[in-house]
Amino acid sequence: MSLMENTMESLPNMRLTTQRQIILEELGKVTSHPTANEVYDMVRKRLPRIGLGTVYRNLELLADSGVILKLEVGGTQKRFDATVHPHYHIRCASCGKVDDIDIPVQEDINMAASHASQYEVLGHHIEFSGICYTCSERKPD
Amino acid sequence: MSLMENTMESLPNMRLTTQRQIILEELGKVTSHPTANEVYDMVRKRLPRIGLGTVYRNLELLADSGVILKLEVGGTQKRFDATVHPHYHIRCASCGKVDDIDIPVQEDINMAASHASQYEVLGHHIEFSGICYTCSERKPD
DNA sequence: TTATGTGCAAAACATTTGCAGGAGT
DNA sequence: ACTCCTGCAAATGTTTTGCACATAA
Repeated sequence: MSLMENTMESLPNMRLTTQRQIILEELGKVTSHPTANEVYDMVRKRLPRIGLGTVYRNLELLADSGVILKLEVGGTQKRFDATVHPHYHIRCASCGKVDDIDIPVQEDINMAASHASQYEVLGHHIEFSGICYTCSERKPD
Repeated sequence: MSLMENTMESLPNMRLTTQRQIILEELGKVTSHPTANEVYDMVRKRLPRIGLGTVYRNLELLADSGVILKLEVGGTQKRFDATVHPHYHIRCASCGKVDDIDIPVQEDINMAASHASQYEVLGHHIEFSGICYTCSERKPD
């Protein structure tokens, strides 16, 4: 399947540039949740002259259009995810790695939050924290 | 009740400096979830010569000791909270304001996450997103 | 052809850190 | 006294932006 064709052709006012396509392709290849800089490194192997600004601009644009997901999880950098269907994440407290957590989405809590606040609730995200397998191997209890 | 006495006296290797006390006092006064810079502004009214670095250092230290909470929510800045008991937050997608959401803590999902991953799960945080009352007044649908 | 996108470099933020002097215990 | 802490300023790390040129539609 082609991520680009599925997603970008349905976006009328976004041009299909080489940079855009390759950023999307590379992000689609990994199951990690790379930072902008990591995407930059991945893309640079195929497009050595791409600018970091272009990567930031495109990740932002693609996230705004809903083609990719921008994760505002803990840590200092934003992370990006080619998987857009609702799901949760876990972050390793030791190494900072972020993985998906496949548990059912808690549909009901949005309404609870709505009743408990004066906000028009749009959605929620759950971020678990834990110690990943690699880190617990390296440094046992 | 005095936040300082309750909390800081139980921390053997942390000195009771004026800066530390006032940062803690000012944070305890507000129910918002100020950024480091907002805390700096609050504290500076009482201690005009305090440095921003000192504010960062102390917020970090107090968070590490569990006296306050460091919120790694969406947006570009970290936020701080004098309320340490487990609770969730909602962030206004329009103005960025962060409020508490008082719904029951979902105790069970940690175990679900544990089964769904190879992590040793330590905890979780839920961040709702929505539009606050002020923003929906200002700019109705 | 023309609006949008790009590379590059500088700017803008948020946060951290080195250091010499100051203050808590 | 002896650490730990502070103010200051410089450094670091991340993200954004201005601009002249390039390119998709």
